[in-house]
Amino acid sequence: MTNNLKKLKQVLAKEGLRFTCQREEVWKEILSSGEHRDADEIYHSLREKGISVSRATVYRTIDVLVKYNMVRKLDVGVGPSKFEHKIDISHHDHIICMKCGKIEEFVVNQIENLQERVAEQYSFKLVRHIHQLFGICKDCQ
Amino acid sequence: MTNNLKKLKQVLAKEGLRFTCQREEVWKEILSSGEHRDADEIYHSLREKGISVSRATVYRTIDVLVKYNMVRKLDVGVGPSKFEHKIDISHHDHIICMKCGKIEEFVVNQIENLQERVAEQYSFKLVRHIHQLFGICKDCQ
DNA sequence: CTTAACTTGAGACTCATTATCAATAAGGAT
DNA sequence: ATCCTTATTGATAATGAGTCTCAAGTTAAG
Repeated sequence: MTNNLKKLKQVLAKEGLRFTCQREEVWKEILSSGEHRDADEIYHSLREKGISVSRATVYRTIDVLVKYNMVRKLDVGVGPSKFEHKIDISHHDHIICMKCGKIEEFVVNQIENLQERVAEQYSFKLVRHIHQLFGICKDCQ
Repeated sequence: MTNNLKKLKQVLAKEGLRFTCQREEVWKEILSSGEHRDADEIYHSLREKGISVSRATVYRTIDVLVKYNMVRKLDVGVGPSKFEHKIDISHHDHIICMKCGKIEEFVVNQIENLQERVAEQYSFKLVRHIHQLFGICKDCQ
C-alpha cells in the first residue's frame, strides 16, 4: 500500500504536480475496491467517510491516474464512465450485459497478440485499446 | 439503392414506424458517404443540400438504423459519436490515432472467432462489440 | 375524405464533465 | 520556522452531446 502511495508521488512529481491529501484520498478510495465505479460513486464514498473532496478534484485526479495507467477508464456505452484501479490486476477486457449492465472480465492472450500485430501492420505505436463485448447474459435471456 | 430504401421501409414497418421523407433523407445521406461522421455533420450536410430536417430527427432516425444494424455507432473516446453505414461493407474494427484522430479500419477473422468463444464461455448471447486500438500513427510519432 | 395516431422541429432540458476564479495550501528559499 | 510564489481546491457556472416536450403538421388505414 505504501508502494502505491509512492507511485502516486512519483507520478505527480513527473507531471510537476503537488502531492495533496485530496489526491491521496482519491487514489486510496479507488484502490480500496475492485468494483467498476463512476466518478460520482467515488465522490460519494469519500464523502460518506467524512473526507472532504469536490467532484472537480475527483475528476482531475482520475485524469492523472488514467494517464499513468494506474486507473482504467471504462466507457460502458450509456451513463457515466466507470473506473477501476490497475494495481496487482492483470490486464483484462469486458463483456457487458445490455439489459442488466452486469460486467464480466475476460482475457484472451491470443487476441492481445493479434492486436499488437495489427498495430504494427498500420505502423501505429499502440497505447491502449478498448475491447468490449455487448450481449445478453444468461439471466436476462 | 432502391434495395436500401426497401430495407428502411421494412425496418420501419417492423418497428411500427412510418416511412417519412425525413427518415428517407437521413438514410440516403448516411449511405452517400463512407466517412465516419457525427450527427451534426450529417445534419449540416442535409441542410446544405436544402433538405429540411431537424437535429432531433437525425438522432431519432440514426437510433433506429443502429438498432437494425444498418448503421454503426463509433464512440471515439472524445467528442460526439461517429456513424458509418454498414451496407455492402464487410465488418471491421478501428485503429485510431490519439494525436490527429485518423481512423483506419482493420479485420482479423481470428479475433472475431475468439470473441464468439468468449461469449459462449460466459453464456452471453453476443449482440455487438467494440474493438478499438488507440495509438500514435506513423505521421504523428 | 376523415380521422386517429404518428412524426416533426424548435427549443428547453439533462447530465456528465470541464472551466472559472477567489480562497487556501504546498513546499522551496531564506 | 517563516515567507512567498505558485499550484490546488471547491463551489458553482458553463459546456456540449444527446434527449424530451408539445403544438402543429403528416401519414395511411378505413
